[in-house]
Amino acid sequence: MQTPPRAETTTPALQARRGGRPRSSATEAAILAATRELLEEGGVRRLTIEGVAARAGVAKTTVYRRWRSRDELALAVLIRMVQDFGPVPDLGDTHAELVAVVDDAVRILGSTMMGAVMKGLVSELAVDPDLGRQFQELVVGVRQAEVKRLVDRGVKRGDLRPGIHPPHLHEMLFGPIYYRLLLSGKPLDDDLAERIVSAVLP
Amino acid sequence: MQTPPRAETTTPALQARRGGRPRSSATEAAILAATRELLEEGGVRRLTIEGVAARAGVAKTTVYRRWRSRDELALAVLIRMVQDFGPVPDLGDTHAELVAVVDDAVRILGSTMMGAVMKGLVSELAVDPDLGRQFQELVVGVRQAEVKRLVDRGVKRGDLRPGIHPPHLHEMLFGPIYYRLLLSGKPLDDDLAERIVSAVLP
DNA sequence: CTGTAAACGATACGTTGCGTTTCGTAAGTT
DNA sequence: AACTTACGAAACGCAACGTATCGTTTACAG
Repeated sequence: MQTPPRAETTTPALQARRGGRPRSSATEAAILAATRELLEEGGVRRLTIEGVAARAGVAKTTVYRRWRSRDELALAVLIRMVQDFGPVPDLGDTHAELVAVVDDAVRILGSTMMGAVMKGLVSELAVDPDLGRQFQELVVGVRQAEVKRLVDRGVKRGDLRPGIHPPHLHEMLFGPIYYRLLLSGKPLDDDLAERIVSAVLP
Repeated sequence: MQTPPRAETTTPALQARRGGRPRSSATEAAILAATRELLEEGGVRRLTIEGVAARAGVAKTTVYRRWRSRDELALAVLIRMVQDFGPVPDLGDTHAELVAVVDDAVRILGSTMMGAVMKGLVSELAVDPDLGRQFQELVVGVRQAEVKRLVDRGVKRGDLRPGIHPPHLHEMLFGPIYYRLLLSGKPLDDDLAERIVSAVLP
């Protein structure tokens, strides 16, 4: 029962390479693609390792060799999708910059698939300490840091008074988005980001 | 395969009573109690119908006669726990009244078990339209109505300017709580409610 | 008091997906 | 060429699912 090289969720191909047949990156791509497709079709609820393996044309063991569970696999897909948003450029106006950051999240989560993946995965993130930590580091932390960067810039610029606490502002900005997506059931409107920022920056 | 009288999640005992042995309310209480215990012990993740039946000293079929799935059963328990908070009395100060409402939610979700149940159930609420609708009607809707009541009172009193949109305020107030609980992983501090209200009511 | 309809417990059933193990083959590295 | 690992295929035992059957129990109706 020795654990294989230990699959990192985001980079499963990392292995102690000292000879032998290397893992196929094509196989890995096929698994991720199949996972994405199945997530779109039925959410995490109906995502099974066996289904992924079948769709990818791959043996079950090949999936397990890279990810330890269905949730790690789903999280890998989710993180890859969330990660492609860069820092907000200097727009000369802190209000507009914050709207840009919040709107990034609104648009990503508003896209059908990402919203569906997030919905299906949130319980696992909340319950499993390991998955939660990964999400916090790679998503929550990044966004919080970006808010802090914009706040600092805004204070220096004179847009904001210095008393603002970036972590608090961060959760005031992003909380309502997830509340809508997950609990209230209302759609993520185009003007949601603007409304949220206006509510906390009078 | 005829469906029996159709179990309403919150009031499973409601049935077309036209003769026959009535459902035992003691049995129902035992099932709910067992569910609550198992939820405390292992979360929704490890909640199984078979486990509930065994703990309650009841046949599996007796559980299925009232709730159609593990998630409906868990939701019934969750809703019963959330529902025991009444309207906020007139405190003469809208800020304080809103803090009271928000703090109710913070304290309920902050209690170990309710937080755990919510964490485990949120994906089902988000994904399953039927469960989501129930939660929205019985929890989200009630809180939103309470916020509206307080806003109206505050406007009449002169605490608030009339422009405020209660549904928007409602999601600004409750969103950050769930964001903490579910995603950011930070604890629900005692002063969280006060901080949230202060952030949106300058 | 008696008949009846439904609840109930017990039990068995087939199904699905889990995660693991084994084995023979393929594909790279040294 | 020797070695090491990936890979596919198949089978395994396990847990829980949701359903069905059957005999028993219990309240209500006449």
